[in-house]
Amino acid sequence: MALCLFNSLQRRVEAFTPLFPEADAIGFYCCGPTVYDFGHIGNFRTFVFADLLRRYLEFRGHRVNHVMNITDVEDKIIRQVAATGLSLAEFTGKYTDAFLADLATLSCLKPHHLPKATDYIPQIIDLIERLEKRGIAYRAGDGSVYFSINKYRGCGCRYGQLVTLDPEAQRQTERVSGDSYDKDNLADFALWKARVPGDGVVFWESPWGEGRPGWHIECSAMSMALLGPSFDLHLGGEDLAFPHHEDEIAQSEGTGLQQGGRPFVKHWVHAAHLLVDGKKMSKSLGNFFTVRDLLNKGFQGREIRFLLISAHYRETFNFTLEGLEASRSALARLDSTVAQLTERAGAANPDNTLAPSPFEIAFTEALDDDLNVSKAWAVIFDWVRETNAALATGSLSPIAAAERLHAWRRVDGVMGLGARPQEEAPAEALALLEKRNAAKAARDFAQADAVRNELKAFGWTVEDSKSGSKLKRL
RNA sequence: GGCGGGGUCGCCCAGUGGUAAGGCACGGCUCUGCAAAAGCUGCAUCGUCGGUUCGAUUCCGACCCUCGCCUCCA
Repeated sequence: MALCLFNSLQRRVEAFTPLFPEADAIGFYCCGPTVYDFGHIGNFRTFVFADLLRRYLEFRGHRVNHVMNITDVEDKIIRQVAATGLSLAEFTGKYTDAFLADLATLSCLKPHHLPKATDYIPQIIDLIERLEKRGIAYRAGDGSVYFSINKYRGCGCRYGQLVTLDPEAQRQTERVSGDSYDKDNLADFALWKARVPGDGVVFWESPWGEGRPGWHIECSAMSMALLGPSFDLHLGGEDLAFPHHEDEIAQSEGTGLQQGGRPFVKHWVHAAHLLVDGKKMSKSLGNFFTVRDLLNKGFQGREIRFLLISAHYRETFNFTLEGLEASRSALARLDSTVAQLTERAGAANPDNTLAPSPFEIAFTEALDDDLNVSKAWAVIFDWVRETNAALATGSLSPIAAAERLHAWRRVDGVMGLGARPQEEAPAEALALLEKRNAAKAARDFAQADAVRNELKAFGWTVEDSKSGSKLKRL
């Protein structure tokens, strides 16, 4: 079996095959953040999912060229720059750094490229000029440049590949009321926005005068600059499918740069939203949690990651603090099994030439199925129970333990949970442990229990086993 | 209004035309001085109403509820 993925273009699950089998890497692009504020975990659900897919492609033997853009020029940013008096670079740098730190907290591998829109102005201008030459882009009275959907269609291209559009049936919204658009067609979108007084010092020179790029064209320029005019995978949140991704396709294919009948992107993958109380988590609704919020509540990044990858990427799911606590409990059980396995394995070395275990095979089958993580977790927890049972009966040899550990590490190379950070018990706790051991040896259980209670104050407890008593972090 | 998702155990979330996987929580038992951890074990008939079928949670139809996109958005 091969990896199968849902492709938004076909609206069905299909086998994933590289666009260029001879190339040394798969072109993989994920729309990144707009750096005007801290990201919330709804945003990060998509990025963690992208990380999971990348890791799984690598697990399946592919090399991946992972690109994630940073949108560092946009209306909200410009407003903030004007309000704070900071330079564009200072302002966006702060939130870019925060974003990358959060990504690391969630154990995401760093993308190979993190292009910033403002570093790609020449490429953006070049694309717009190409579109203009082909008659698909036009200048409006105010100096802005728009993309003509009608002209694009006139070239035999299809607008509406990701969504089913019936312009006649679209609800007439009041979206234009606040703006003085000078477009041929209401659905046309901006490629280049002419400078307006509110832009302050944020502008670039262009063949059309001073201005700044439209949002959609940025992703076309960065992705094609780094991955070529046709590449394998493009991901993003489901809200980006329309209009952002649809417009990206139109602009990119409108340039005519693609060769051999290949599309701009072969495989579009969209991640569903995270909900809070049944509603989309968003800045505007105010129902969001940032990674920092959760860290401040005492949760670990890996616990958040576990929750974010506990549900299938194409289904929305409700975020709750209770759910995060449930993730913490589940992860603790997994950690405990891995810790015991590590101890049992000791210095034993597994035979690396061994064929994949049934565990790994089942895990692979689950993720091959459109990244069915729910199924994968079921496989993992079956393995946990079975491993715990073997551990409990003492029937597991060090070499067998080492082999299981090796399998787990391969699986975790995809899930990316890592080991629980080791924490050294403070001297006070160690002293209390000895005190309790002494009391226990003297069969003074009242005293032993009292000491165990005292330990709680330090955030530790004690667990007895046949091999002695151990401190455990609460 | 148009388009696209959902409604499965207390909660989260898989899945299948032949009577439902996993996680969290909960109950019982084993182990333990007591706990904890772990193991064993118990715990759902799948939104409603019709239809197709030997048989539907799984297919079809209607309806109810809910979310998203159509405007910046992961």
